[in-house]
Formats: sequence, structure tokens, C-alpha cells
Amino acid sequence: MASHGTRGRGGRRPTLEEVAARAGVGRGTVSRVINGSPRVSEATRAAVEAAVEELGYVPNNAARALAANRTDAIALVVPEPETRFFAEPYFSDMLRGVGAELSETEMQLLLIFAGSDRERRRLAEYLAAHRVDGVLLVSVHADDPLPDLLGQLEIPAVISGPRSSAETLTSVDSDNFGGGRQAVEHLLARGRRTVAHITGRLDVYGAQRRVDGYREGLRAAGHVVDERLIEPGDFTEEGGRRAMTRLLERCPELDAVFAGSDVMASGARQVLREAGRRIPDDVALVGYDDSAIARHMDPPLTSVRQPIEEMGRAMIELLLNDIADSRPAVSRDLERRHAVLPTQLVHRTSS
Amino acid sequence: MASHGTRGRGGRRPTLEEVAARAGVGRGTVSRVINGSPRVSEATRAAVEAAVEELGYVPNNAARALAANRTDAIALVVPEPETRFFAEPYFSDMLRGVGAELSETEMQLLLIFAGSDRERRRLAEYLAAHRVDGVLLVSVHADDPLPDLLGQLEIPAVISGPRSSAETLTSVDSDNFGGGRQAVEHLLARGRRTVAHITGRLDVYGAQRRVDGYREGLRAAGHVVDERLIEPGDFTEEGGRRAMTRLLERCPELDAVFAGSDVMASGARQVLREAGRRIPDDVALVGYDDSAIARHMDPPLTSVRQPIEEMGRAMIELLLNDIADSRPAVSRDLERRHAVLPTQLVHRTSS
DNA sequence: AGGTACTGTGGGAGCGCTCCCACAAGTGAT
DNA sequence: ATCACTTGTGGGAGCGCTCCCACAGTACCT
Repeated sequence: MASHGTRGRGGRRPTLEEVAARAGVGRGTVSRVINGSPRVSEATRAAVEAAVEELGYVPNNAARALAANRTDAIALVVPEPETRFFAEPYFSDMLRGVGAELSETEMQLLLIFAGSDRERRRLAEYLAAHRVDGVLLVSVHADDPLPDLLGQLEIPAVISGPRSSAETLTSVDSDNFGGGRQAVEHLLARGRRTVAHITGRLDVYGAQRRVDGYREGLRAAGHVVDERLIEPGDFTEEGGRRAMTRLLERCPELDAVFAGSDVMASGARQVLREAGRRIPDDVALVGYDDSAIARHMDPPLTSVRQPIEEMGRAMIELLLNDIADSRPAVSRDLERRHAVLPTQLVHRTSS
Repeated sequence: MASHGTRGRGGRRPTLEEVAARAGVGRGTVSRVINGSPRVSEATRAAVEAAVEELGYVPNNAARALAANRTDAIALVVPEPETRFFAEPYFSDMLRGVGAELSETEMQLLLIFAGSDRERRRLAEYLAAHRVDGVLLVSVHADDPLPDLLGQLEIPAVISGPRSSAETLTSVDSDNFGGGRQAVEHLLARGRRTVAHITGRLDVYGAQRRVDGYREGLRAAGHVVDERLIEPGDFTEEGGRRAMTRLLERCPELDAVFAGSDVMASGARQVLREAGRRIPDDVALVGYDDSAIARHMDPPLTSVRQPIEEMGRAMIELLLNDIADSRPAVSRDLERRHAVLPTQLVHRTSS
């Protein structure tokens, strides 16, 4: 009921119809102009644009959404409590990439936390109401029902970190396999002979792929993979400590450790210290994630960096594709629906 | 799982009309039920609710927005680059309060950064299109054109930290006057005699109020305010350093300093150290904001805490009021449009 | 000459709601 | 019995767009 508009007649916001009247054209033509259709002559376009300018016309979004059955909004869903969101640079990096890519478009980004049960219920309603055209899902746990819900509702969605090699949702991932391999190759190249690996939780697909990369790195260099050198961790510091303890007992001769995450590397470092092994002199250590921990560790930790910001950009790109495709029923290019971005080894003094 | 909700198969979503048919009532009645109108008999309500459940009906938001001329969304506008948003706990605290209060309602929160010129242009368009019912403005600089734009567009808005005592927008603030006074009273109560004050930028209203509180604290205790003890800073660490240097030159006999922000207190601390003054033995130090800096300073800094989360809640409360009032033209209760929340002194070892 | 294919344009028919007026039925006072 | 309310209900009339069909005009074939 508000009255507004920079130069609105009588305070009401001008409608498309009024613009059409002023420009001396039909409604359809104005619609074509403001939506950038090419099927409009130059002269007409100019006339309409002038009328838009004079009246200070701004399209009514609700009417648009209703008529076109779209919302021009996508949601970034964070299935974590807010505190983690602010604490971990992963999310802000991701948000930066997403925001940058999205600013090229008219799309709007909604940030939705779904950490608590209550928030999740709200989210489910939200999605059921189709209030967004698509969803970006970051940091999803293996048993999360959210991806399936999205599938059922047929809402385009892109997930960061596929849940398996048979991920049904469009996904973006970093090259965990390549990252694992890079870590091993780096250690071997620096003259290490016995490289152990502390894995992440193996029900996380990415962790599994890092193990695969580790194996491949050894094999490609002509080494035989010694299973005793692989010890499962769980992404926690304590898990890293336990794993490192076992590895030292089992293979005291090891001279390098590749940990599946910086946090586990930190746990491993403590155990190595206590055992009197110097880093990197006696044992070289490589982590994964290139997080703040890596930079602040003593000694600074060599780590495999994932291009999080680029992953964010890639997610948007894929999602916009999916959204565009989902309107006319176009067969989707399945090969292009799983992007994998390269990792990079950041060398510091721990190796 | 029973067959409610989630019509699978991308099929059409049920409309209000279909719910009405199923429940054997008219469209208007269903609308009344889903909007919680009291003018519906118990029996009818139950029938409609059953139909809603059976069909898995969810209102179409766009249609609602178009017909009712509202969006059920409000924007939290942060006129800062994203990096600051993530770096400062101020914003996450605020967001927590806002989110908590908002989760009681059907309203949706949009987080909008307006740090760059480009982002600001986008925001202006966004607001012109009336895509939100109201706006929360945090951390606004004195010369920011945003508040005026909001006024012109007649969009309800609440600002955190009024720009002056004559703020036109609805505002929420912490009691800067009381906070300043508390700091001084605390220092005097602990036996200090000569309390200096490093102010914030005096074109920031809140900083000015802290100075007023400082004066009042001294006066109320029977002290004469010595203007030589007041030195302007600019909220930066370097500014704190400069101010402290001057104060020491001018009044070497001072035995307490109240800094208008923790960051400036940190600068002051360095200068005091270099001058060989011990904290708190020789000089007691009190900051403002109770930020992470305060907790991590050596020695931990006594500081005045602002109830940021509660401020967020209060902002939502006021905004929702404004939005409700702006629909029927009700005269607003001007007295209630400027909330001031109490501050609290957090005592640590620096005083 | 007619046929075929475009390009550019106007406007009808909705999209799914809310608002509001009309009206039936019930209640109590006259 | 009438009147004056109140309560509950149905449904018409939009809200401001997009989609799509119809059709005039032009161009280039047979």
C-alpha cells in the first residue's frame, strides 16, 4: 500500500502496462525489452527504454515470479550451526566464490542455516514451497536426508563433495585423488622412503579418494604399497594422535607421514614430538586442507590446498545450467555434471 | 511414511482452489484458515486442515506476495565488505539475535553486503523493486546515503546506532552514555584519582555519548572534569597509541585510562608498557566492546560489553512493528522508536 | 502470380493468491 | 413479527507479470 517510485505518477509504482502506453507499444513488447529478447527492433527498444527511464519503472518481482514460475533466487544451505559457519574459513571462501559468480546475474543468494532440527524443518517447508530455483549444498554428511528431499522435490541442486562415485546430484569436488597422489609424490621426491598415511573417515568419499591417490602415488613410483602403513583416522586431532601412535609402534622405521587433514596432522605431530622424532629431520609431515592450522603449526605444515573459492564459482555455474535445463526438458550432459577442480601442494617447512 | 506432503513427480503443486474443493468449502475460507483468521468455525477449520494435509498443500509465495503486496522478507544490510563481516564477532552476534527473533515468525532474512559501489548499486535497485518489507541497517557511517534512500522509498527500516540524537529512522542502540559512566565509576571505585579518556571518532554519535558519560561519571563523584585528560582517538590502534603518548606527556600523573574501544586500549597499552607503566599497578585500563581483543590482551582487559545479540532481537521487534504500522496508516509512537539497551562492565585484571 | 519463411508486434489468457462485498443463518432486543 | 447486529461463508475482481497465438509486413523463393 506504500506510495513510492522515484517519479511515479500519483505515488503508485508504474506498471508494465503504463510503460507500454507511454511508449506507444503493447504489453508484450515492453516485456520483451525488459527481458532482453532479441526479437525487438532497435527503434522500439529505444522508445521503451526511454519510457522505462521516464517513469522510473522497476518490474514487480512477485508478479514476475508468479507468471513465470520462477523465483530468481537460489539458496546456499549450510547444514551446520551458525557458529561453525563463522569459525571456518571454508564457508567464507565458498561464499566469496559463490557471491562473485552470482553477481554477474540477476539471481539472488539466500543463506540458510540448517544446523538444528527446527531449522531443518523450516528449510523443508521452504523448499516444499519452491521458494528458490535451486540449492547449493555444502558440507553434507553421508546420512543426510536433504539431498534426497531435493531430488524428490525436483529442485535443481549442486553438492560440494559428492557422497560417492555414484552421486546422483550434480557435484563439485576437488581432486582428492590427485591431492593424495601429490602429497606422496612430494614426499618421495624429497627422498623419503617409507611414507605412512593417516586416513580420514572412510565413509567420507573424499577421504577414500585420498587413500586411493596415496596408493597410486606409491605405485607409480615403483613402490609396493605396504598396508601396515595405512592407518584410519576420523578427521579429529585425537584420532590423528591415536593413528600416529599405532603407526610408530607398527613401523618405527617410517620417515614420512601424509595425514588426510591438517587437524589430524596436528595430532600426529604431537605424538611424533613425544616420541622424540624431529620434524622434518626424522619424519616429514604433510597435511590436507591448507587451513589456518597448517600455517600456524610449529613447524609450518606442508599441506594440500583445495580451491574453495573456485569451487563456489563452479557450483553456481553448474547450478545455473541445471536450472536452465530443467525448464525445457533437455537431456542433460551427464559427463559435465561432476566438476573436479585441481588441488595444489603448498610447501612449508614440515617436509 | 504416509502419503502426506511431497507430491513427488515434479507434478503440479496443489492450489488453494483444489484444497477448497477437497474440503468442500470456498476459496476465501481456505485462505482464512491458512492465514490464521479467527473468523472460521472449528469444524470448518479442521476440514480445511485435513485437506491441506492430504494434498500436501503449500501456499505459493509469489501469488501471495502479488495479491497482498508484501514479501515476507526483510534484509540485513551490511555496508561493509564481506571480509569484515566474517572477521568481526559484532556481526555474527547480531545475526544470531536477529535470526533467533525472526525464527518465531514466517519472515525470511536476507543477508546483503553493500561494501563495494557495485554492490550498493545492486542494493539500490533491489530496494527500488521493493523486494523486502523492511531493512535492518547495521554499522552505518555518518555520511552514508542509504538511510535517506530508505526514507524516500518509504521502506520501514531500523538502524543500529543512531547517527545523532535526532535520528529519523527507528533505531536501536546500547547505552553509550551509561557505558562511559560505568567505566569511570568503576575506576574511581577502585581508588583511581586521575582518569583519562581516549575518545572514538567524535563524528560517531556513540563515541560522543561515551565522552558525555565519562564527564558525568566524574561530575557525579564530585570531580572536576579536567579537559586535558580527554584526548581524541579514531577507533584505531595507532590512534590509541598517539592519544596515549600525548596524554602521558601532558599528564604524567594519570593513574587510569578509559579507552573508547578495545582496539584503542590495545594501542594505549603498548605505549604504557614502553613508558614503563605497569598495568594495572601504575595505570588501570578499561576498554569498550568486550571484543576478543579484550579477553586475549595481556593483562586481560576490563571492558564495557554491549548486548549485541539482544540489540539484534530488539531491531527485529521494532522493524516488525514498523512494518505492521506502515500498512494501515497508523500514527507511530515516536517515543518507542528508539530503543536503548543497557551495557555491562566486564571486570578483568587490567583494572 | 502464389507459396513459404521469417521478423516484429499486440493482446488474451492465465499464474495462485488476498481482499472485500454480498449474503445466509443465528441471536437478542424491541 | 421486525429490526439490528454478529458470525461464518462463497466467490468476483483484481494484483502485474509472462507466455503464446495471431497476424501484418517484408523477403525470397518457385
